[in-house]
Amino acid sequence: MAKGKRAAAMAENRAKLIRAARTAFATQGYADASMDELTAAVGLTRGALYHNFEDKKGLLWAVVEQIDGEMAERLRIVREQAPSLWLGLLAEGSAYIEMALEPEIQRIMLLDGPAVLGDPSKWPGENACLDITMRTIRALIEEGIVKPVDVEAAGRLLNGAALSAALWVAAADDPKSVLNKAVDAFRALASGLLREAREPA
Amino acid sequence: MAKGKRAAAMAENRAKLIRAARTAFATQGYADASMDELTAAVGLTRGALYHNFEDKKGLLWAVVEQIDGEMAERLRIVREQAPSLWLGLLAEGSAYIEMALEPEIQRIMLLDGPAVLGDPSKWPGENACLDITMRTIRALIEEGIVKPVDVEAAGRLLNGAALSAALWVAAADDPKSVLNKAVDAFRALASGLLREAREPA
DNA sequence: TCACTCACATACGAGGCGTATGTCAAGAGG
DNA sequence: CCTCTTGACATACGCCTCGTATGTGAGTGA
Repeated sequence: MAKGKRAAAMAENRAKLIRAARTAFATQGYADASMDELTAAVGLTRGALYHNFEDKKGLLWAVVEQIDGEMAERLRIVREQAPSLWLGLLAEGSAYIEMALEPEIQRIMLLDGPAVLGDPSKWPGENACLDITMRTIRALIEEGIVKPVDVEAAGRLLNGAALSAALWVAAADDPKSVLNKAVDAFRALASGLLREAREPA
Repeated sequence: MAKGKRAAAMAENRAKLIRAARTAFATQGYADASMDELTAAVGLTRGALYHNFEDKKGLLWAVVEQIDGEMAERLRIVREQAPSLWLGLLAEGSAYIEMALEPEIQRIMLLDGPAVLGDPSKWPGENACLDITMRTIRALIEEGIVKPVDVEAAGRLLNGAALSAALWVAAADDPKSVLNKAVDAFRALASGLLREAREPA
């Protein structure tokens, strides 16, 4: 019973650091986030940081992986609740746009993450969000609803469109009204993937 | 004649600094670019930098504005050479994707720029690229070729799709083959804006 | 010629990162 | 129960970079 005492404490400290990093990176941005302040906020020092993670960038990696997993899970739920695959794809897009409204996701995953860690397409967990989108598109192609386009290409562009929509909405003075325009435009673009001009149920 | 001697020298030094910054930011990234090295590379010191620009961020602003203007000019030429408005829009998208292959544009305009300066939609010169795309879409709507979607929304999402395509292509092991897939997918998505399913000439 | 301006260089202070070193609790073994 | 080892974390140090305050010399007008 007393065997895992150290390991448990270490895991907890790791979690605390990641939690602190999520808020610090989200509010101040990666570059302006001080590791001294960040660690002190949870009662630790930079020593704990460099022991648990490779370096500052390693901490960002851990944060990105965690958020990526959460986003994938949320998108999975949205997709499964939709009455059809096609509507699921559209719902995913809308959900993605709305998620990017959250400062944490916007700042860490969409701005600093790519700038510091490089292209998201090469992230481990290889962008679980994209993976989900691609699986949906593949299924739609097999059902004959979507044109036989390259699955990865379609997924990436669709995600990219949703991403820029999200950034636009987030920076808008009136996010609410802009959100509607963005979602409409997203559905229009997505319909370009359809085999028939008529949109399916 | 001897009147503008100081002003001319200053303009030249500004240009030299911007040129040096373009290469430094492109090769090392904004965060890792040292202002000492950058200025020394053109025979100046940080004194010149902080006299000509607000700060490091100000230098990035100047670089971004310059590149933005160049991109807009190149896109304008591509668009004007196309045989029709619709094909011009597609050509613009392809050209945009190809431009993002250039490390300078990719790193500065697509990665570090947004991370450091904030959302590109609020940049002065307000993203000349987007402006051009929006004008084209507006014309296409007036001609009845494109659905009456929100012009800004469509333009932003289309640019976003092209952007993510570019990042994907740039990071690919075999950019050539991936480029084709990306362009195809872009055309498919763009066709979703059409009023008729059939693509116009 | 002389005073003034201004573009730029030099010098300084603050802060952040990464690492080398120290320290103390938790387990192992006798 | 005592000692030894391990390892998680704290402390201390050096290096680099940014931004600013101050110095300086060429250019300019009277």
